[in-house]
Amino acid sequence: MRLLIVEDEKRLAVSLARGLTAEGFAVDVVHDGREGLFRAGETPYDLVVLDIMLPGMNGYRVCAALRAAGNDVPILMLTAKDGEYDEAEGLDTGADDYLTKPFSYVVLLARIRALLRRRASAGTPSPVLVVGGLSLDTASRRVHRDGAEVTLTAKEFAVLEQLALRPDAVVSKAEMLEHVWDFAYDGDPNIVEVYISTLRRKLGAERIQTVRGAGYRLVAVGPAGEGTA
Amino acid sequence: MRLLIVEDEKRLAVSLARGLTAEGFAVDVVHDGREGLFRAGETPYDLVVLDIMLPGMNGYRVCAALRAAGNDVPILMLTAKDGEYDEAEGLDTGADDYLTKPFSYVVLLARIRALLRRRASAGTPSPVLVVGGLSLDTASRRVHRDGAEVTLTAKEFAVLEQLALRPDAVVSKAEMLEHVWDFAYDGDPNIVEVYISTLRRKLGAERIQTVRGAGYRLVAVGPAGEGTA
DNA sequence: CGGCATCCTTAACCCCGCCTGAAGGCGCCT
DNA sequence: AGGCGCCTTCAGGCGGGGTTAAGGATGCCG
Repeated sequence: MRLLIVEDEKRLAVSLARGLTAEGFAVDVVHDGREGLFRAGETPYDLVVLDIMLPGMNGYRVCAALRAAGNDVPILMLTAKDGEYDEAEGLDTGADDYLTKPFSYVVLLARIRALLRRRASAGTPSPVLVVGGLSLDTASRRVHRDGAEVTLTAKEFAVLEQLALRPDAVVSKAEMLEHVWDFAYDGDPNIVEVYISTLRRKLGAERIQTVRGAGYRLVAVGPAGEGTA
Repeated sequence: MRLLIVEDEKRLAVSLARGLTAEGFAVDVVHDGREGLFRAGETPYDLVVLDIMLPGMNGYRVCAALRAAGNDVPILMLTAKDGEYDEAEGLDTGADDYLTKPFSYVVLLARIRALLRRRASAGTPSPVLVVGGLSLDTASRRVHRDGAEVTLTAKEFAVLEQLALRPDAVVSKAEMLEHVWDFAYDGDPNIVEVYISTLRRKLGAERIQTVRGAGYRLVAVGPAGEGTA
């Protein structure tokens, strides 16, 4: 599940990103309205958290522009209760829900889950990814390997999800860091290697191939035939 | 779009068939597992809706048998939530998605659409360069020569990609050094020759022509005639 | 026909990318 | 307050690939 957070208060944005990442979401963060509009148009996010007061372009206009472009990604608006902006106005521009600052993290999480659930039952993309003998249910966050359930941590699941979204394609470490970790993560890329390592141990080493100098690739392995031949 | 419904509850099957027919699908219905397996093998359906509890042969075994036979038609499984069968088990046998009874018709329709969409888009998105009997998939970084996969290193792939981007055009060593190596590479241009050499060995010498004093050219060579002679 | 320049190919070296085990730190639950 | 699980960092080790170098082959020009 990929989320985009558009919020210019850096501290708030980072803390939200951290919490949501720990929940297993792939979170990207931008601090500018124009940039948010661009990224939301580029990447198929599952949900956008959109602040109203933004440099570059305010939240209403970002929301309206997305809807005008035919993008129906769920949008959760964050409004400050200073009276200058009216909450209801956000809904008029096409937002799906709004939250008034200050809000508790738990409430935010619940709203996000609710929106995602609503969307899921409304029937957008199928929540189950199947690659060879491997299946991951993105709704229940469960992974099965040839019939047996494998328990993965949030980060492990997120890494695997990135691979499974495009089976057989090479996913670079940089992409991993962008989507699974914060999009401006500057830590050691080795961390990706560590997670690949544990995933191999849990899922079978042959399923994740290393493409030296390029990235990693999830291939179909199992009873139902080899990878894309 | 042809659908096969394998479902023994006659009333449910008929009502589904009626609804889906109204949506414009061509729907066949069978009430027995063995019969379902037979028809799915005979006819090229676009999707199969497969119940688990079936007379003759249960849904898991139908699904597994289809996959074992190399049939990769999208399968949407219907599971009852009575605990006897585990939903996830269906995924392990190769189903693409599942739905727990009772479900709403709208949700079923959405899931069917999602699976068909996924299948439709699965074929195209990977940009593949084809030159004669050579194909390189830039997403999976795989190269095939007359159907057989050839393993290339990262640099080898990059050099070949430069050539394949403009088939039949001459690419100079300087261009190679700029694009494949660092923009300001100051090493021995001989390195390009080294890579051309190994590429010729792996792909067939006749595919890469030397234009003395100018550079190299990738020409179409293969089952269907020569390149621009 | 001889000399020169460009190109081909092989072999060897060394660095770098990758893997993995271990340990520290943090938050969460009990 | 304690303990456990998860995330992250670090370091050792390994193997493969990138690069260099050198000798032979081929084409171009005087």
